[in-house]
Amino acid sequence: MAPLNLNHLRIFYAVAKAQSFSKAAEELFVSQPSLSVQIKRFEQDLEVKLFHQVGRQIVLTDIGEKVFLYAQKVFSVVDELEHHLQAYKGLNQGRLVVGASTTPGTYMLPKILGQFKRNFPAIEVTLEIGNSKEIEEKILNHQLEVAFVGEDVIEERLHIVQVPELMISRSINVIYLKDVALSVPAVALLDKKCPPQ
Amino acid sequence: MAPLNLNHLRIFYAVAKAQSFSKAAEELFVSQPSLSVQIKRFEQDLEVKLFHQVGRQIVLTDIGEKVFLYAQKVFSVVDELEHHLQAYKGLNQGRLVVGASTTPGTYMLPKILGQFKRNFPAIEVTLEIGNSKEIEEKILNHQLEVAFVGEDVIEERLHIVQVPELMISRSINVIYLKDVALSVPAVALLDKKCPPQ
DNA sequence: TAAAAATACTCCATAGGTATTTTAT
DNA sequence: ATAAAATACCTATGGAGTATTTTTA
Repeated sequence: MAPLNLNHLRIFYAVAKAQSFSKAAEELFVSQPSLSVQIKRFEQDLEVKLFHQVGRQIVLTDIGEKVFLYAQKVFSVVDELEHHLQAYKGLNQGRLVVGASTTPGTYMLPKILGQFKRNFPAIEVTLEIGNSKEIEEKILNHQLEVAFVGEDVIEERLHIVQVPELMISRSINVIYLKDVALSVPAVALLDKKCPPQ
Repeated sequence: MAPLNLNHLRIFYAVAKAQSFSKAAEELFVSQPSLSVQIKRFEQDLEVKLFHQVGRQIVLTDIGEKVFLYAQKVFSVVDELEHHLQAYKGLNQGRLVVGASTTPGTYMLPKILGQFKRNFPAIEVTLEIGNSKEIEEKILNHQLEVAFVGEDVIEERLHIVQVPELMISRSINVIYLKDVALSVPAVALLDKKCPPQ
């Protein structure tokens, strides 16, 4: 028995649901002979008869019914996977400008952003380095969205998130404005770096 | 995004598990370049990067991990389907000789055996017709395994099963020996015709 | 006789192979 | 220098198309 061919299963499913090769052919935008041939090949691959012809009618065999039920299960998992991929690709676009003070900018960000770029290769990432005061100012002025700073930050208008697993010597903080919604790329970055506090 | 290709998913899964193209190639009995090309095509089809190279090491991306987990789910359903098909094909071989007295042999068996042959096309079916007494004798002498008779049967050594949904005028009984295990084809026939009593 | 499916053929895309080059330890 | 992956190129098969025949209601 040949390993299951997902295209055959899709074709089989369409034909079984339409109870007709011609109708299924229209729905799948392929020719009727193509379906005839593919179903025949599918039956040969599985070494099993899936349909019987009652005159002009097409009826599933018992085992055909079983395959039909399993097809639904397979498609539900496959659809879930495809939706997941689509959602991921929705994330993987746009640009991200990250600020950092010297220490994290030198020792942490290259690694973090390297990993980020591998996971989201289509997001355009840039890193802006300055001293902690400058960076904090730029965040408050909406010139930067997120930043990694070494100094302790005491500023009401900022979210301050510790990044424990990446600490080198002192504590490193990720900061971003409280009253502004984060961009999708920024969320993707923080999602990885900042476990839900 | 191209629709999911199950072969690509299988190849991807093997490479991810082996963490190596060459090793996966050996396991799948294909060449290493073939896997390289197929994985690349898979990534193009999904519009997503699944692996990144850390030097000579192959590591799954985040989305690659997700696809890997879904692949397991998909394969578990597909395997179940394939096992089901194998089990069915185990049934669909051998020969079946059915006895019948005149009335059921004329009016019921052609329909029943027709359906049976469609569901189990590889089982060689033959029908032997005689009067009820002869048929019963042949069952008791192990010359027939199962039979459909119209008369009421009173015989200790026989299982007697009514077939309600197919009654025409009088009650029809399916009979077979109590002390002999039924052949696989006979079980397949009775399974369909005789709801568990 | 008018539909639906099967068959025959042709064509192209894809999967696979071998040989070779590139890359990284 | 060596082992692994990528690339280049070739071949064969499978899937799709059109044209046509067969089947059955």
